[in-house]
Amino acid sequence: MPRPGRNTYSDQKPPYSYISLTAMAIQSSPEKMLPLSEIYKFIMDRFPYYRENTQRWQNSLRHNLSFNDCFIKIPRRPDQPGKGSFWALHPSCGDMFENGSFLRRRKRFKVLKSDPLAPSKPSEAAQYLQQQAKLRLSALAAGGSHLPQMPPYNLGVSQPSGFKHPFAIENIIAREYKMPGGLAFSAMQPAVPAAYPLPGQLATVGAGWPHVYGSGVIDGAAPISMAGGDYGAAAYGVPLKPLCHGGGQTLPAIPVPIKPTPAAAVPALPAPLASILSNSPPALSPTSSQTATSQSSPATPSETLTSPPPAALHAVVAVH
DNA sequence: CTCTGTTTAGCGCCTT
DNA sequence: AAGGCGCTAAACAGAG
Repeated sequence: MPRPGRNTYSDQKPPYSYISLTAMAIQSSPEKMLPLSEIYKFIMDRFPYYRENTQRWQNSLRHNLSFNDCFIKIPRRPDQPGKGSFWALHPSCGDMFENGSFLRRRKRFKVLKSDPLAPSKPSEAAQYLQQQAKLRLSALAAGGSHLPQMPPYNLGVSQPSGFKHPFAIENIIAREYKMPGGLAFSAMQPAVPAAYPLPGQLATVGAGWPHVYGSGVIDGAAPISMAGGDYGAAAYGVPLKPLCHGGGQTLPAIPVPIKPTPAAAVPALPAPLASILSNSPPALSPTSSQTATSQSSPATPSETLTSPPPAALHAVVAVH
């Protein structure tokens, strides 16, 4: 039984791989791209475990960014001073975790470089992403409260307006509870069997995930409200589809209803989630403020690059 | 110098 | 058993 304070399950390793964590961070940003320092910050703000041994896991994380094709490096523009590039998710990375475990992928992402229809050049993807980021920011500035649910990438498949990337944090989190028989934890995280609440336990645990510092826990201004139920969609009895594709190989996920939202999917994001997705500046909590390495950098890619979406970004295959 | 990014290597675990 | 994936460590180079 963990003692309060240090070494409670808040400090235990979350059941996510670095890829998942990174994807979460990226997806949580309005522009769907983040500089490395912001990815660090996101993770540390929400997962106390990662406030220690930063050198270790940050090295691993950088390794993952470089090594995995599912992450795309987007160069800064001259008017975006700062260190490092922005990182975004590859269009088709959403179905990597089709087996339901965010600890281990079943497939690794590989870009088919030989496919003539699939330029998939990082530069092209980067241009497109920058453009999308610009559009998002514009919409954000104009519209105010909510983001247009612009899919980061259109793979030729029209997507419902409520599309949420599989790596959107609410999707990732929500899905955990839908694991049949609670496999997600009991089977996938033997190292911390009891520390993480099984889906069935969640309701009684009440506080949601102990190891996640969602804003509801510490970020008072931008609560994730895991305890409230947004987090645990299962509590609502909402059928959660598997994250992605019903068999389509690399198509992005079908929107996953994570809570019984009204018809208008787009603006109906629960405030807590909306705040996350809109990347509201983390209201620094007592526990998070001083720990972030605060290598702040302007995470505001802007300006338009007028290039059409890479025609064949979908020519990416998850190889086994 | 620090941070960022790339690459290589080894190990453990899991799936097939 | 083999192969794949995730994690960690480390070396190295380049940019700010």
